[in-house]
Amino acid sequence: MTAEQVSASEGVVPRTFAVLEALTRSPEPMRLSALTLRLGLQKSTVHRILAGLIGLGYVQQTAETGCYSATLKLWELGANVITEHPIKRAASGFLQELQRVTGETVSLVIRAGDDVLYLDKMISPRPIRFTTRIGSRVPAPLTAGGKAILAHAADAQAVLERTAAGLGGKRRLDVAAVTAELEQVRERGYAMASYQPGVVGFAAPIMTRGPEAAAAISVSAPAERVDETGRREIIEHLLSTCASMAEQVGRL
Amino acid sequence: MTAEQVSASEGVVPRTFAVLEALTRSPEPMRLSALTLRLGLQKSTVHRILAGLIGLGYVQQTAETGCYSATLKLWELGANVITEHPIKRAASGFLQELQRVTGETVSLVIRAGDDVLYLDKMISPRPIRFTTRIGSRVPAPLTAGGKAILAHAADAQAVLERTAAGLGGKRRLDVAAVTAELEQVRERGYAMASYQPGVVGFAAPIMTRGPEAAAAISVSAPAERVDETGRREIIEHLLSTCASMAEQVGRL
DNA sequence: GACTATGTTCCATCACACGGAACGACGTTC
DNA sequence: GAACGTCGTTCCGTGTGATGGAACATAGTC
Repeated sequence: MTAEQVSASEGVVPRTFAVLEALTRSPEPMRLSALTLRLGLQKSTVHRILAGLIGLGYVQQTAETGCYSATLKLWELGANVITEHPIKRAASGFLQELQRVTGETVSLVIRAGDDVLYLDKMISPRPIRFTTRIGSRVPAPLTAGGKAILAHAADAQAVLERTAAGLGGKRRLDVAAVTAELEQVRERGYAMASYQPGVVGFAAPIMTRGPEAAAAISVSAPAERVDETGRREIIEHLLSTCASMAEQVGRL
Repeated sequence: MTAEQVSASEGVVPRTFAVLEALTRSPEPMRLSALTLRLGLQKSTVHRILAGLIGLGYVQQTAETGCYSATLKLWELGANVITEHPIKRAASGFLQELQRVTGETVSLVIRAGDDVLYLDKMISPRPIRFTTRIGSRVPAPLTAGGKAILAHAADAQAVLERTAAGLGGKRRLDVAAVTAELEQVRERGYAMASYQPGVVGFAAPIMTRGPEAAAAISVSAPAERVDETGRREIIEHLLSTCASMAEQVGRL
């Protein structure tokens, strides 16, 4: 869908990463022709780039079909980045504990431009179909975690407007309504959303020194599993977890 | 230490990845001169490559020090690879449950050449200092998980010999002793090791169809926390977990 | 057999990557 | 304060290697 076209005459390196991005975005291995189409490049160019990546061990070609896919070596490269990430490191224990006491799926998100980025997630033992994955992005105003962060962001208004303008498909964003909601989030200390149908999310920001939120922790559960008392319990656990974590992070 | 030198006149792409690998391997941001030294390249070359990577968003430069580091965008790239990984997906629930019942740190490893690669890990709420991280590699014969996998590998002997030859420093590997140990692992169904001082590890292979092990699950705990009955309990939980998982994976 | 869609190889042209050198900005040492 | 060393950045002439078109190869379809 989204044409990830690489503009003409851009050099090998940008094209190489465009290939990798296309490969990793696709759930299943891709054929050469699909890649050339997607990237708007010559067959021979893509083929040469892929050969280079195979030589480096970042891409593999399945024997029968000839399809290309990224290897775990690419994952290894990125894995070191996240293990060094201070927020992710600090959050790990808190997420685990929050997952345990609520029994629901908990996530850690940070802001990345106008999106939230899922840094970590501990899934509920009671399975739900969740489409959001670690490492994926979602427009911030659509999720509870995003609202929790935006409620304390100076440029929240601009984010809402850009997001509203950029949303395709059936999703819409009522800027005025969300603006009012952010005010509530600041008062109550937590945000709510239902980004995925049938799933409710609650989130609270990690407030360290400074007015901005460093991250947010969210708890997601199937709507039918959360009654009024359950909701109250989740929020209580969520808020105390975020408070403790903020305290610990602040001390670093 | 290990000179990761890129051989002369290799082209931009290999060098670009060499830069990224160097950056991600280093725990803290690197200076330009450190990179040039490490890679054996010209200052101007490394600088140009870094500028390109910054333009693509995969590298950032800290304002004050001028040091370079990889960004989360690189992590995003790799994250999609692992979420699609069938073994990692299948294991998640089992790891979580095993972590819960044992209370210790559990890991999922697969074989990668002569190493094991840590795919996932759920840490004990009771903290230990662990140096192995998700995405890192360790020579297979040194770890419990590695032995569990090698016990069912056709080329185990060759791996042991290569590893013994390659080990620098104070570590040694007694090939004959480990060979005998692998025989025991096949009989008992689990492996033991103490890769890190003061930490004992137990591991069992995930046996799917075919004679090879697809992966291994390991439980690690401080030696002083594991008495005879604790050991027995851990192994019991471990074996039943691996059996259930193998059954589920086999069904796919 | 003719046809299309696909992956791979080849090659002449020229853009762009290369590395040496020069420049600028600090910090250190007498 | 001058002379030095270290580091990051910019510049530029040279030549290597990336480029994309075309030709070749291989399969599947009617």
